[in-house]
Amino acid sequence: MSSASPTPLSDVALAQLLRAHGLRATAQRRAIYGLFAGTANGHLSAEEVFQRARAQLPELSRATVYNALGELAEAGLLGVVEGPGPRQFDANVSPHHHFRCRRCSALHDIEPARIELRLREPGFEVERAHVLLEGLCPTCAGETGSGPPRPRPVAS
Amino acid sequence: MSSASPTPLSDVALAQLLRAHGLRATAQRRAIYGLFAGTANGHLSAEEVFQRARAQLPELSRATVYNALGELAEAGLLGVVEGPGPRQFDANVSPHHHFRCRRCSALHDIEPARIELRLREPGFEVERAHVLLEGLCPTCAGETGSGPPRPRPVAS
DNA sequence: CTGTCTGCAAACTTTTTGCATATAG
DNA sequence: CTATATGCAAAAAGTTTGCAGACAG
Repeated sequence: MSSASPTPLSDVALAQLLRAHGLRATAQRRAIYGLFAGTANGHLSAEEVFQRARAQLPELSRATVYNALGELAEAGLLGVVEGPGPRQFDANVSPHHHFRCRRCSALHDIEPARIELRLREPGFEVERAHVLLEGLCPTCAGETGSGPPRPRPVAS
Repeated sequence: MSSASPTPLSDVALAQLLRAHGLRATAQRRAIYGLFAGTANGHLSAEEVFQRARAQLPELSRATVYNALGELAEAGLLGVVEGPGPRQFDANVSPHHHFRCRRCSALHDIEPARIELRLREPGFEVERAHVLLEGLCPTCAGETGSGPPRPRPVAS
């Protein structure tokens, strides 16, 4: 739901952000990180990034995409979501959780404030937690369920 | 903690289990599933399974391991844990959570009863939840932390 | 200018697939 | 006996690496 405006950053702003995080502001990195800044709460795989960024930089190579994504993630500008398929990179850096709908396969961000979580296991010092919920999203839960299983959208 | 005795099943028992789940009880599948029945709460990658099972069945091929693991997982005899590295297969089929120690990299099972979890997000119908916790396990939390960062054990 | 980044291509890791043969039931 | 499973080898998918040349700062 929440509109989450795409917040398309200017090239200058992108460059500043990159430098502020110790990375040189190359055209490739600006294009790549720009994809995420322009994506609401998008989760993109390296391949998707490659395809989209190549539209602006036809010379772009996969190696550079992988390098850049790794550096952006290490710099804290992108989050990484490991899953069944290829690694997903996430514009949303602040810690949060995910909900995957078993009907439409969509991946929803869940804000930490929405989840109450406590570990009753003494000795373990929890520093971070990631919750993956599965079930029916509001849209799919609303439908009667009688409809066809709805072929999953190609892009996971 | 909890010793969790290896519970080494006999070949006959393994065969019955496999058939009960609609799978032919071949030597390969018995050996492969036997590895898990003999592992306390072990998480094994396909490669680890291949290496260990080949000790008993030198002819065993990787393709068979992948096939068998996929079938066992689909039959509900094994759980699958997706993560940074290769896919991990889990003898513990009942839903549970995981704790990964950032110091020794060990992956601990956390029983659902140990975690209190509630989603305050109306509209979403939660059917399953998997929590991945990160931090320090009791052993590593106990140490002063002054010691060297301890080179991660080869097997993740 | 200088050190970092890019592109290319090749290697590597993990997983899947096609097909002839072997085996469980 | 017949459908299913195996082994082999090759390929697909995802990711990493080495190195010469390009470019940011």
